[in-house]
Amino acid sequence: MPELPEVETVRRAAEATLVGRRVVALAVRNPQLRRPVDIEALKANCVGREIRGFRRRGKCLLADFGDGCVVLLHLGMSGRFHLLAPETPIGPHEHVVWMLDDGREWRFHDPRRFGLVVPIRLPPHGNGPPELASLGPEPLDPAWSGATLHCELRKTRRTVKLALLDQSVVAGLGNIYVCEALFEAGISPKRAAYRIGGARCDRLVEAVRNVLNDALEHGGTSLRDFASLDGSEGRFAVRLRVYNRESAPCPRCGERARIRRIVQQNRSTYYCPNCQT
DNA sequence: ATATTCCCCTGGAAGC
DNA sequence: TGCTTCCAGGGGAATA
Repeated sequence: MPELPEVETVRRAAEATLVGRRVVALAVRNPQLRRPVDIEALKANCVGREIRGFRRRGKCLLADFGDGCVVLLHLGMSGRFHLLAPETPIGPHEHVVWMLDDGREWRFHDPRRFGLVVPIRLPPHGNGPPELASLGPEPLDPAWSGATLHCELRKTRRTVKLALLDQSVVAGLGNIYVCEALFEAGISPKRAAYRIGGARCDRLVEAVRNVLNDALEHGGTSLRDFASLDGSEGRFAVRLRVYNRESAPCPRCGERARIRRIVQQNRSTYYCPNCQT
């Protein structure tokens, strides 16, 4: 489900509603996520502590509990957070429950259980969590440029679609926004990454930023599972130009070509064979 | 190093 | 109304 715009949407909602709350208790109903949840370490990082803030790195959300206590949260494909009134009956996929000092409960809900809840202790003067060490640049950071991307892409013989999905090349893109950005930049998803020149990398960086910013303004994309803390859905799905639009007329060249779906690395890619070269 | 395939898991939609 | 098959915003491992 969640790529950078969805995770950032959740981060903003969490920041606005959870900062300052204290965790009075924590329950793990099912620790079997992508990696098993270390329940004792998670309690040590959360219980009795105050939520100080939320940061985002790529698709990872980082909840800060002070004193170097951090919880890394990843939504996988189907993860959501619920912020619920006291006594709300527990749902079948609400695997982790933080009970807050105002009586409300903050719950991690993830039917497919591809998500992550990882307690982390940061050393006082150390770097960030090691889980984040392999992540590439943030696409919305001004430091990320066409030159940076060009430098990465020329190193690999993979297709540009696969390279952009690689979180060490750039952090936060997933299947939807890679397809959308390649469409906006007019680049074929089948093109070998190393064959894309500097000028087209400039265009690609701009396209990625445009698509991400546009999606952010609309609260992300909800196709199936995604919703923010209060259950509200993203409004970007209707603005998708190629993703999930197989056989539709191309939004740029109209009837000259229809959107095509192909499979790369077992995942769908949508593109216009006429506009994207 | 890279491409390919498969795996983790559940649920919804589509096809018969 | 079933039942089966396919598909899904992620990530990683095993194989060739």
